[in-house]
Amino acid sequence: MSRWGMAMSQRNYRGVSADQRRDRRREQLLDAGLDLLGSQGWRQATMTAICTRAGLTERYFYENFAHRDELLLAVLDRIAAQIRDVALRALAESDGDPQAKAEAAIGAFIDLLTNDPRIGRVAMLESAAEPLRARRHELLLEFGQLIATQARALYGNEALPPPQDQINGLMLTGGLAELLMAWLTGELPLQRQDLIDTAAAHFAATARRHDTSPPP
Amino acid sequence: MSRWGMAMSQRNYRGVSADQRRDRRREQLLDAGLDLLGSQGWRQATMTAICTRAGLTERYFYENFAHRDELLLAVLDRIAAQIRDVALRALAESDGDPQAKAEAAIGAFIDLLTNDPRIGRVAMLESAAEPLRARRHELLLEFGQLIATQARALYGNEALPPPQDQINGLMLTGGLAELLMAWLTGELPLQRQDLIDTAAAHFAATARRHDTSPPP
DNA sequence: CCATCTTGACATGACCCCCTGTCAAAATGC
DNA sequence: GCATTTTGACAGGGGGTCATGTCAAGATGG
Repeated sequence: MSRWGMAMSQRNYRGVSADQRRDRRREQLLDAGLDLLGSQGWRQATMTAICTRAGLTERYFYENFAHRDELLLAVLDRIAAQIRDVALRALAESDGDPQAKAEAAIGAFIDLLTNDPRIGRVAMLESAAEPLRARRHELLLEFGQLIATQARALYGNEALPPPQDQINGLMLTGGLAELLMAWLTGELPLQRQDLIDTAAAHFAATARRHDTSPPP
Repeated sequence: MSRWGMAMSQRNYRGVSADQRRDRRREQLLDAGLDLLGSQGWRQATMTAICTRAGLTERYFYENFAHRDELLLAVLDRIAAQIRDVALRALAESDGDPQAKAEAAIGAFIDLLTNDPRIGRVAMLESAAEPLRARRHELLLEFGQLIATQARALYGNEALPPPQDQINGLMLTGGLAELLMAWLTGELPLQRQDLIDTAAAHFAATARRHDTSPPP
């Protein structure tokens, strides 16, 4: 039994189990959170607004999340999972050429963030501020590791060692974030392929060891 | 006569003119805003808190700013002006070597943000959130342009043509912002010189045309 | 010295969000 | 059919900021 006399859902309702109903409401709340956070911004993504948009009342908010921040974190985590998904899938489905693999993964990433601008805004902009900043950093580290692993797989011992790989991951994602946002707001006359080329070029230029010794 | 019966200051008081007094109060408010925003964060940088710290009452807040956001924007703009100032000064005072010039400008930038941690926090962390995000983006575009201009001055026709130079400027500023955000929050075990080296290396690696044709 | 301007301290209501609680209607299980 | 569970609508206090107003004391100019 929960705090305010709301007995934990037990029996079926409209043909669905209690757990399924709860999970469904959780998804509704996450959808509403993504919608508000990704199109109105953090300020408007208030608890009551999210509940209203989800068509639920606050009781079901507390059923799934302790605070507002917990929901926002979950929204970001769901996006991170999607990014992981499409990127790894693109890597697996592209052929063995390192450049082609990098472009496939970056292209899948960019497509995800631009096909649904709300996802792009949350992933690149809202996540940079409180209360998501800390998690964003963790995720960047994780993706940096993933990139480093891939770079090592692609480039072998030409790949950079830590912490240089981590630094480069941060520089790449930070730059991509600004670039994507400028693009999403129509400030750059670029095509999708231009973005991919640019990002892939920066990745290639910084992901492996530079030969700094010119020929004598 | 302003809204609430506060007659516009007219005559001298304590030996200073009305305009001087108003400007002085504006500076006090900006200082208080920087102090709170840069050490307590956006949530604590409330109107009443700012007025209290400035030793003024709300009346003088509205005398200088319409909303809280207007003051916060002014705080950020003042910092942006300082950044412009120290960077251009460093460029002018360093010798002609492109690498040395880049390192001097980047070093001056980093020093400004770290000598006063409040400035660093506002410029890199708080500016990423509402209500400063939009202005931050404008400023990054502006500094990206500045970098592109400098690259052309340093590298001549070896520099990249538009819009590639703008893209690279944006990638560099965005990446550097991300790197500094992580560094300012203690998430990266780096020294000042490491940051300068990294940023300068990225600038050098992307600011000029790459020779993509290997020898036959 | 005195009317007037300036300043600081404080009071007040409106508004919004969080959080908890109530109540009735709908749906269920037996 | 009936007691019980689930749901939706809504009410209301607590806390905080914003925005506006009042009042008295200090400073000024004539």
